[in-house]
Amino acid sequence: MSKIIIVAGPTASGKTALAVKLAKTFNGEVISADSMQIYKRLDIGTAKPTESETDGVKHHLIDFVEPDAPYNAALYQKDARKIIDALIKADKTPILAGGTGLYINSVLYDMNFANSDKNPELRCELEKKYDKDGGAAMLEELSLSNPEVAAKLHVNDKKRVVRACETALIGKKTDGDEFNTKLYYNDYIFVTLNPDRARLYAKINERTDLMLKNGLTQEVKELIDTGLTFDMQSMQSIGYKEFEGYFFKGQPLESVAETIKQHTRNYAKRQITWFKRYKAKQFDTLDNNCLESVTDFVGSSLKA
RNA sequence: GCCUCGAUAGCUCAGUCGGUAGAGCAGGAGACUGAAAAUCUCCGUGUCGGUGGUUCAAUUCCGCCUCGAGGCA
Repeated sequence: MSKIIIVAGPTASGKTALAVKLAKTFNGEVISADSMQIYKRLDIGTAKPTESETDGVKHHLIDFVEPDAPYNAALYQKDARKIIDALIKADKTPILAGGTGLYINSVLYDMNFANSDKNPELRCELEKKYDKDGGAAMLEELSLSNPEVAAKLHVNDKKRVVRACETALIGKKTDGDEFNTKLYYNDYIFVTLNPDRARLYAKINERTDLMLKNGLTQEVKELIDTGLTFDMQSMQSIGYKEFEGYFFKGQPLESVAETIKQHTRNYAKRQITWFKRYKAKQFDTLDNNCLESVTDFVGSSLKA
């Protein structure tokens, strides 16, 4: 039975090149774990791998959702596991690579989304209730039926408070126990990328300038022209949402660029924080010999 | 040359009717169960421009100096 290779790293840390190298070395295919590269037509700003970058290695779960369609972790879990299981059956190495921590987590661990479908109407109602009554009141109510969940949430975390109440009202799911403890796949090799912070930030700045040079502004304009709006999930991604001021309020492009860089740096840091939880072997991808050392590490782990 | 206003955290600025100071952003740490590129939590000592004076005590009041912005010549 094949092992799964997991590569988790912040944006701009060189995941694509590493995943391609691993796929070529160990007869694998890449399953992307990226919540924004799933969308069609968001190419430049999401740093979607190009044909020359993938270099013939099959990449799954990229470029397959319409930008005005919703997608989420539950769907991703199902989609990704289907592909992983098929690859294992075909005796290929699944390489799960990406920067969306929740997506990786939902595949690797036995996260159970089944018992509480989402309910947009109810959620909308609960959001109004949050604005009216406040988070403290809602948490108090929640703690009557689900004290462990309520205790873990912060009053200001509107999204989570609302979702927890939604879950409590429709499902019988109890959160907490299985999260990050019970594995769904037991045979895996986990690699996390944690580059030198200053160098990562410099690379993010450079890459943003390059995206703009490669026509990011035009890409966003085309998305707007075909009817996409900035309240959509896809358009809320970094590299896109920042253009709202540029197209509708005359904000200068340089200031848009600065904001994108800023948001990307903040995001990279949050990703790194998430990945620390796995206590996996860390590599600095911006180091010269990184590709070789990761490949060696994976190679010897595969034999073990 | 004269006048006015500034000079306080990496940046933008509050404030101290005299008892050595605090916001936002940046930065750091953390959380994360169907939006996750989302959402949220915690972390602030800095010659308060320099120097002299008044005072028990000055970043705060006064003088001079330096630098910056504006005005008048």
